[in-house]
Amino acid sequence: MDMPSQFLESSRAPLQRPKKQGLSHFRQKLVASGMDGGDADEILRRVEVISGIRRDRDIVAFDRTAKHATVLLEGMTCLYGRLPDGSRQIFAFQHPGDFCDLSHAMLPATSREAAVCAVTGCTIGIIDRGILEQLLVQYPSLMLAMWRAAMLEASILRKRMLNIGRQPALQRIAHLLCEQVARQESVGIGAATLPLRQIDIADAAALSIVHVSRTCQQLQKLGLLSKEGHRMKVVDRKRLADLAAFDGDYLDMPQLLLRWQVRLS
Amino acid sequence: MDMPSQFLESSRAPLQRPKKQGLSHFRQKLVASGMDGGDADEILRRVEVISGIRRDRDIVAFDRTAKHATVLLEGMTCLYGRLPDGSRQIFAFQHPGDFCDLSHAMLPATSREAAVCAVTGCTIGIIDRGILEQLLVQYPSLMLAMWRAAMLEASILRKRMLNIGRQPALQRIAHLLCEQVARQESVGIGAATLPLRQIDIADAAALSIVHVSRTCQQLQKLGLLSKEGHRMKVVDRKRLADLAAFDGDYLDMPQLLLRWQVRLS
DNA sequence: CGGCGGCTTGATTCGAGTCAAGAACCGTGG
DNA sequence: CCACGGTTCTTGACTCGAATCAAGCCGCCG
Repeated sequence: MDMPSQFLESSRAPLQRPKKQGLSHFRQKLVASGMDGGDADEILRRVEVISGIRRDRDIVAFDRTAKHATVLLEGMTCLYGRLPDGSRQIFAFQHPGDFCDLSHAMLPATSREAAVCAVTGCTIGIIDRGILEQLLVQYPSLMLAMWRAAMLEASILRKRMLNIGRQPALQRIAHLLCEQVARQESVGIGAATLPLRQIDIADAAALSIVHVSRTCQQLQKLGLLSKEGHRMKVVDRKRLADLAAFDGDYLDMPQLLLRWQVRLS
Repeated sequence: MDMPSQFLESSRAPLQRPKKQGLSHFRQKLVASGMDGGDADEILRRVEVISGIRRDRDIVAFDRTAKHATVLLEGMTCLYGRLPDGSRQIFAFQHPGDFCDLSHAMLPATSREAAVCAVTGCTIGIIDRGILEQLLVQYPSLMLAMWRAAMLEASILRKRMLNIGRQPALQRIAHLLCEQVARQESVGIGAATLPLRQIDIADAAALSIVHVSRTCQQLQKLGLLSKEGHRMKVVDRKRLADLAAFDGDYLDMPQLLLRWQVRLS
């Protein structure tokens, strides 16, 4: 939120600073996927930035027919679905640089199956779909970045399904938290304290909020977590990962696609 | 398995018959994704057919470094993962025409996170990765078909996550069976009897085998299922879908991407 | 006619959900 | 800077769905 100052004060990266604030994570992701820096900037130019979005607001609705695609720039959002009875399942948390509606983005219409909601206050970027389509034709490496993002998302989804389906609450939550910390880190946010409410954890882990409360206390007693106000802080990351049999490898695949880029473009 | 006779006897499609037996479903899928028939045939020519694969054999292994991509031609397979303790979670069932290793296909190496196993005896096709890459460059519509397949897979995965996370056993199994029947149908297999063992259902629904047994009996008492030997048969599809709040729309998106094809190629 | 893979059954245990009340926290405005 | 009100988290008592264990049965296949 008042994060820009970090960038200005950083002694490490004084050369490049985001033109429009907040776009840097997205830019970084494009470049990490093998895109040329100049091309990335060209794409960024087409992004309209919207900041000051409040927690709990829907960024992408179920009934969406919107004519734009969305990228998360700052903050945290979640992709979720609902049962007819109203209960919610969070499919994925999204971090700065992530495409919010990859699932929708490439499809003209969508069967109201998922929506995206702000978990914290956040900033997003939107791109007109028509323009996005042009850009995809113009910059094959953009399509590559989207492939990569889609594959990563699917990979994460499977891991989470495995955990929800086959692990008890303690491991399930431990794994979820490990994943979020790792993802934050992968976009350069080194915070051990996650901005999640317990209800978010509950809906993501497919547990009741009461059980989440009790389980988190257990994790605290084990010395793996502590509380920072209402937020959970990961104290002993190593042992937490251990408990959850968490292996962050599946989140990496950063330069994996670099080979590809050469062939396609 | 001894299915080819069907094709020959069909009074409806006497004109085109699969060159190599079994490839027809895959061809149909390519065409349905907007690919030109001639191009599809060109691609099929590069596919090596392997038949006679037995149930329970792994088609794609965890440790895969294989130099080829795989397509299911006949039969049924499943994409699954395992916990360190050995317990299995089935992420998705695959039907004729499906890419078995989409998740792996585009990535040079893979963090041993998922494998594919034959649920019935089956026939697969394999394509050398190098050749696939060439084909992708040569035929943009192939990439489109793969996008579509990937998005569909992700969509199914989310739906299943929602059900596993938030529905009780009865609905969960009902939904799973509805999904499989609908998918079979979408590739032209109209069988109400599914080739799944109860252990497959258990691993897919994230339930114990014992509980699946009891729950299936319940579904039989409700008149929604019956048994055909050891296999479950869907008797009252409508009421089953009703019970599970199943809405097959998310499986369709068949011609959704046709618009796209025009722009990209 | 075995034999074995797969399904059933009953008894028991246990993890997790629900309900309901209360406490802690947080942002807001005076 | 503190008081207030809603949100979020906590606790305890109770219930319930699902897992586990352990036999036994069925039916398919050699």
